[in-house]
Amino acid sequence: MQSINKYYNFLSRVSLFDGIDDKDLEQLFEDMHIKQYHRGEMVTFDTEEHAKCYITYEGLFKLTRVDEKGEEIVISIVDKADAISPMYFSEHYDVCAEFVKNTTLLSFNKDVIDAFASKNRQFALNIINFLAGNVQKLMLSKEVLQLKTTKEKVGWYLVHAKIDNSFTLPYSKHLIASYLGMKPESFSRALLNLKKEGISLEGKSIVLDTGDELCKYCDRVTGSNCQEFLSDRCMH
Amino acid sequence: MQSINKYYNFLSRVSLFDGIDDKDLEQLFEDMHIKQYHRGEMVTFDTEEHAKCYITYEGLFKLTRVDEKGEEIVISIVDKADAISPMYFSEHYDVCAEFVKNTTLLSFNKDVIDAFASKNRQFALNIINFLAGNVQKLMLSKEVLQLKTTKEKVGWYLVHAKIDNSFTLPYSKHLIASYLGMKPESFSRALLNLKKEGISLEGKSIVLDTGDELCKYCDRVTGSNCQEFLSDRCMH
DNA sequence: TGAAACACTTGATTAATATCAAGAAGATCA
DNA sequence: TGATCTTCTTGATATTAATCAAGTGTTTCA
Repeated sequence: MQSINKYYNFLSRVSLFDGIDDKDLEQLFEDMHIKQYHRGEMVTFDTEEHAKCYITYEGLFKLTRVDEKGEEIVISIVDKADAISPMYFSEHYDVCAEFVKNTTLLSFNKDVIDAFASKNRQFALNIINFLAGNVQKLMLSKEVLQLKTTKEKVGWYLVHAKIDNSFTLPYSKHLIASYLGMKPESFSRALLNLKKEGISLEGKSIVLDTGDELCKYCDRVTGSNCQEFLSDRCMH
Repeated sequence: MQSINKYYNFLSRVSLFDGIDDKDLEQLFEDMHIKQYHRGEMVTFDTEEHAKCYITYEGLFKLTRVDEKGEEIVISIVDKADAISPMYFSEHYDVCAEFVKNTTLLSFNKDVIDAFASKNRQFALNIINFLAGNVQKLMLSKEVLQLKTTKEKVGWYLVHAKIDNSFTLPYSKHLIASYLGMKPESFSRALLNLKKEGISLEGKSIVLDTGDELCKYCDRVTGSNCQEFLSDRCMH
């Protein structure tokens, strides 16, 4: 009971369930599934696993696609409290989850989500917002992939850590490099170039000479979450 | 009256309005706006224009993002009967529509869409499906951008024209090249390489030596719309 | 503790695409 | 029909990132 409650408390703070009555949520949460995955494990979301929505309670994994040659590309990085919804992907889209850390996923089946969405307006609205957020994020990353040199890609990635005030590389360089569509060697060399501009790494910490060096790599959507957005220190 | 009716008839066949009562639709359509755009025209979807949903009645345009250096990347190509919904983008995402042909757009304001979605379950569901389709399409194009050489990108693009049985390049080479994140010269040279594999262009027509040459560039999601999907001629 | 695995860096080289430049082919229109 | 504009192609070159290879540093775990 106690242990189930911790999941309920966690879920009720996830944005997908914002603004929904506790009573309704409790009923929904009864259909929740819990599953543990181990670091290094790979799970293909084949048809059977597709029709679900997952929320990461603890851990980290990447959503990847692997081609015939074994080349892997990272579609997205899914962190604690992030949600992914293969139930909204094409059933022929064989996407794969690769667990970077030991991970606990909470999940709901498509029929449960669909039923809840059709009787609860706020939840349907939350799903719309969730998907709209996915669209926005993917458009940005399509843009970053096409427009930028390796240095600009890495700069763009680092600026997020300035804006959320962590000033920390959240994941391994290898993982970030894959997400940005480049090789670890190129990532490493890009950091070398950024150092000339006053942007350096000490371990996982991002150190800036004056503090504004990353602003030139910021886009407006990302920047809108910055404390200094539209101030005179802001480029936008 | 007659002329307004043609728009209503058109809209009622758009998938966003699938399965909705004609009476409800007629009411919604009263809030429709119509606007004409000229070939070559560029419109920035700034905050004012953001809070809308557009459906292309006639014409063609591209959704682009332009950076400081004037480099332009194509986020998506919007054709007849396609819909785009800047109302679901971040208000800070300054995206731009560049009209490739003279175009007639039908639009609804965000408040109208939101109101209709909250009183009509089917419409909310259609929006969810629409956004899910956007997510799927963007994931595929992120993959294509990262994984493929220029030849593979072009092959992937051409396979769509095989599957929809048009066997025709739908847009100018320049436009398709931008969508695929490459330069027109590279597109041209990629076609030269594909010719060696029995894939050639005569004007806008795609000509295949035996008919199966494009299959190796097909992905399962795209392929699921093929007449021969999962048959013994199919690679999947 | 130490061996093994993994993550990261650096250098040399290769391969791919972008760029620059010029010309050919095709469309548009008076 | 011919002039002009636009799109597309082709060649030469430059630039960038990938690849290959070797080495260092860091975790992990028996």
